[in-house]
Amino acid sequence: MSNSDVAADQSGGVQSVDRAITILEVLARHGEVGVTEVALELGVHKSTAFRLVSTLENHGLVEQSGDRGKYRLGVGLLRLAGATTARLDVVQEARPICKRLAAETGETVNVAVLSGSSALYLDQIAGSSALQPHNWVGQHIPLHATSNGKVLLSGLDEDDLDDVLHELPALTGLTVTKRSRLRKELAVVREQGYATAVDELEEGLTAAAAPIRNAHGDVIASLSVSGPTFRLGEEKMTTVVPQLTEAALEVSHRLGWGHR
Amino acid sequence: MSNSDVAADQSGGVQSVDRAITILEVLARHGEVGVTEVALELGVHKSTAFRLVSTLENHGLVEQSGDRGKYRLGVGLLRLAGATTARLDVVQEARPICKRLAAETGETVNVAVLSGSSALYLDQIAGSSALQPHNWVGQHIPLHATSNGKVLLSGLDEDDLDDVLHELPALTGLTVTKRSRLRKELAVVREQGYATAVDELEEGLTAAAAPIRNAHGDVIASLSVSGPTFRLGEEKMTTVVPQLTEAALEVSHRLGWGHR
DNA sequence: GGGTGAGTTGCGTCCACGGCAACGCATTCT
DNA sequence: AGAATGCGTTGCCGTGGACGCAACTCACCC
Repeated sequence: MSNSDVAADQSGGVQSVDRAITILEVLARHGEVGVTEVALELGVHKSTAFRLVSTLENHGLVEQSGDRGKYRLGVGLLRLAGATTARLDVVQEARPICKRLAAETGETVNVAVLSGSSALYLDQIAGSSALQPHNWVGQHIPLHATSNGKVLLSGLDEDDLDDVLHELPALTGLTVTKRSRLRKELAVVREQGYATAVDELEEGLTAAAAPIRNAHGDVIASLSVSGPTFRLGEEKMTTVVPQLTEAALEVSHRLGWGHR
Repeated sequence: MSNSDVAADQSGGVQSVDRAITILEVLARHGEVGVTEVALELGVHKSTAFRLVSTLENHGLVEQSGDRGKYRLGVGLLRLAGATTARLDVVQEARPICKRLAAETGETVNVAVLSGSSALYLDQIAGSSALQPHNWVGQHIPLHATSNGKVLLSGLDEDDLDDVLHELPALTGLTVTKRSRLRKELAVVREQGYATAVDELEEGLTAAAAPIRNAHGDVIASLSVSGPTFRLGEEKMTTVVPQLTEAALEVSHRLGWGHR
């Protein structure tokens, strides 16, 4: 359970601020907590906990339910978080991680988002290999024939899927063209947390993609590694995919995803 | 006079926590700020500001750009804010419906509630994920100049209206500044079940909003669609408004409205 | 009515916090 | 190049502010 994990203190900073923030984290975990319980969790006296909570309340970071009731997180946090997202953008946050991923795998890394009924490529980091693919940035690519597209689709519910999917033209011999088949694949993507596409968009082009999520858990973008099929075979994929999902998760964390 | 204007302090709480939170607010306002500037704004010594900032950094509430660079708000806030909205059931229930509405209309969707004498924005879903408009979440916005505000006002009776409405400053040339005019508009809002605001808060910004009701029929929140005026013209509105009112009604149903 | 357990508050002690000054490191000026 | 400025960062005390104690006020339940 949550309690045995002390880990609270010793941050080497200002003690009271440390404690105050720990209180916020406790409230985030438990929802509604009383002063006494907070004090217990911090290992401080009731009165200390009370004063810290009061200070937080004065700034709107926590609110009290009722007159002498428990405490919970307040809307002041929304204001601060709003200011955070103002400067946060996916490309910005993802870039350093993408570069690392590109270096690790040696292949090209892309970031894409859903735009209407296609995938819009926002960023690209070229791999180290001599053979460079063309630059996808700014292009709209079919959703059903790419790993990025499948990941983005996997974040939609059934109704939205129908709005977005119109036709499934065959771009190569291996393109998925049947809706039922695609739906099955999307279920697998949701299950395993990544998607792949081998020779489905272009002959000889293989890619794998994993979801980037925001604080609410919505899939807001997709991160992919792609390269020529002859380089990205079965066994190469077994090392690339974990690196990819790890990187996507890291970006998601930077965007606030991380409720357990 | 010599020292800072501020006035944000002396909350009668724990001093260092007060200061730490003030730092967060400063960062929220200015975006990126250095230690020295923070110290100046708080009226404390550089080292004090530094230690406070460091403590915040250890918890992920602020981050440093570069190795010895300035500081900005961190992603830890997003996680806390996520936990905040998780307990607000309006946001929780509205979210999937908002997402659908945002997809249908292609414009930004907001959820707002009445907070004191302004509208507090609780959630926002961007229309097209590529380019993010201004993020209103957590902000307090004038009631008389927004569609959300008009909807929230339309749920009040005459007495409460007077308590809440103080002044009606003109924010653009089209802002409603006369009480009599506003009252007439509110009657129309009650009548037709939605409100609009064209260039009333900001030049070039158009919005429409509809009420979210609880089981008792009270207006507890407001749902809005907003975008640039050139995209949300007369004819676009004729399709958007029904989608909007439909969505708001659906959220209301989820909250128990309409089960006799 | 008395008992329990919540949140709240005054008070005195003591230590954590804040101010000082020096340092490392960039960048700019001459 | 060297000097000079100005930033973020750190060790060192002294003291003011935070903390623990204990008493208080409410609610709720035997």
